[in-house]
Amino acid sequence: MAHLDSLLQRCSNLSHIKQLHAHLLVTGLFSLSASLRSRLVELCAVASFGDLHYALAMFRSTPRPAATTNDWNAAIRGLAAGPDPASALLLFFREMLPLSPPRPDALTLSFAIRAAARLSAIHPTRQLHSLLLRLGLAADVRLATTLLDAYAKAPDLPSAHQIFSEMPLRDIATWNALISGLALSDRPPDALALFRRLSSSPDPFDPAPNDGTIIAVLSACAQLGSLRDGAAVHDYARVRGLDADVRVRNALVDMYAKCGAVDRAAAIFRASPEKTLVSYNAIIMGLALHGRGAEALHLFDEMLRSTELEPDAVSYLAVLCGCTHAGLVDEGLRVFRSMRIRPNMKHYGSVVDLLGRAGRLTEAYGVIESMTFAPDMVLWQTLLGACRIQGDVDLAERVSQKLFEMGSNGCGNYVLLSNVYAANRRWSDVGRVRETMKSNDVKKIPGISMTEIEGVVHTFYNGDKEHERWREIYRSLDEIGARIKALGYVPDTSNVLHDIGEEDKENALYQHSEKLAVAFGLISTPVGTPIQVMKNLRICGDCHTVAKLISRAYDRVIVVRDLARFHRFEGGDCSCGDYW
DNA sequence: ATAGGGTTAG
Repeated sequence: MAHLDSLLQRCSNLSHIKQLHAHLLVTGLFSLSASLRSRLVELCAVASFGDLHYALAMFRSTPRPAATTNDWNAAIRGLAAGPDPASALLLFFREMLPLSPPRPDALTLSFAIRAAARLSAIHPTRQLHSLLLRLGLAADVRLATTLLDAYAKAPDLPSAHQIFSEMPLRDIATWNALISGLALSDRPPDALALFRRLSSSPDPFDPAPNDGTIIAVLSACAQLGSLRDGAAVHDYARVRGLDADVRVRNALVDMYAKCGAVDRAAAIFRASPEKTLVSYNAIIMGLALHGRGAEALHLFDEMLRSTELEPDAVSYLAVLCGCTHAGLVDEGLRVFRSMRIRPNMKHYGSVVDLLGRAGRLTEAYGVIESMTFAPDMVLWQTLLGACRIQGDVDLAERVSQKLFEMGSNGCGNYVLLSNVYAANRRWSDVGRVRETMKSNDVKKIPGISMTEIEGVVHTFYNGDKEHERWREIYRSLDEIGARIKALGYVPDTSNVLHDIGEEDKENALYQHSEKLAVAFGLISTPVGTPIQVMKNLRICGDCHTVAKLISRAYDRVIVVRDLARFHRFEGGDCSCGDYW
């Protein structure tokens, strides 16, 4: 049977698989050779040229008592990696587990746990965990790592941590699973701390970081927006030759762009000898975040013209986002209409934003109506945001109605609607919205800004006096106020929602977290140093104006990364060209 | 009866 073995290994398309299947059926080997059968099913289930349905049909045609653990493993592996991982769990729990034999082995559990991880499903993860213990597989490092990953993705980080600390042996994949789990669960400082612990460990039994480690920790740095940490990881990787991998370079491009150093990102992209789809997507998205839409479009065209790469959903999103942030409306529409794949919710969101910001609200509404699936709340919120910019009360009321019917009770909708009324000087409607907010107990997301000075992150809330130097900060704000008023600054209080007098409104604005962060940056860094601030919400109109004036009055570059993009203030102007 | 499983960028 050696010849069949080698035939199996040389299958390179579905027709080969079918011919071999036919041969096994005709010769009776399909039931006689369990090994050939299960390997054929597995190949068909997981190979890129395979066909999951065909593989499952082969599996189902195997008589139940004859099916070995390997047959089950092949089917569960294919389902776990496919579009519907839940079916892998159904097959395992409902069909395989009640039988015995065959008994599940480490491989069976590995594939089932992967399915649970892909589903972020905590309940099956726990069940599989206890089964793993009962089957005596606790000492299997790879299985424990798979389980740790499933807990981290569930997410149940305490359990992930517990597995990590109870493992007698951990290899590098184990560390990487926890580092990336922390980064993905919104705990990038912990991810970074774990990386530091590993990279400076004196324990000779601890593994050396590899390219996977670098990729995971760079994603944490990107989330943190910490150029200092990101660049330190880059140095670490370069010294050890870990930056040779294209995936590491892609992660570097992403990290530098998200830490404000988009030119360094572009330099790494250009210097990279190998460029994958992800490389292009990373740099196009990076340029988009910085409002450099023309360059984003240029690279997108280059990708289409001079590579074999086919743009995917992320590529289109990145280039549309670039057009939106740069006000390139017609170019963005052209990209949208030329899409070779079905647009998803985010693509629609980007186009609605693109049209809405440009004042083309009717067309934006038309795009939503043309969708073949139901728009979600975020999409309606995007349109509501456009109504605020354009001051369109009619549409804003209709959209808000839709949002409330959909059960949305976030503060964003109320604030946007109220802003539309305020822009039209309809103060009684503003008051009515405010009353509704009170009676519905709407929770506001507090604005938080952060700035890093000499490796220490300082966090500010609106109006907060927690910082040890708060007196100096507020004194600095007073001085800033005086200097920029001399340049013609008039506070824009139209978006302040509180039921307070004009002077108090000015004070509320004046204490926005991003202003506190910038003021602290001014007093704690030498003249000429750029000030970097990160905000958890979008920057407000008044803070935007103030930042522009500070950049002129104090001759400082101020870079603000908000929820959606970067603003770079210099000499009284912003890189967004006030289009945002 | 052979082997096969884990982490990792946009």
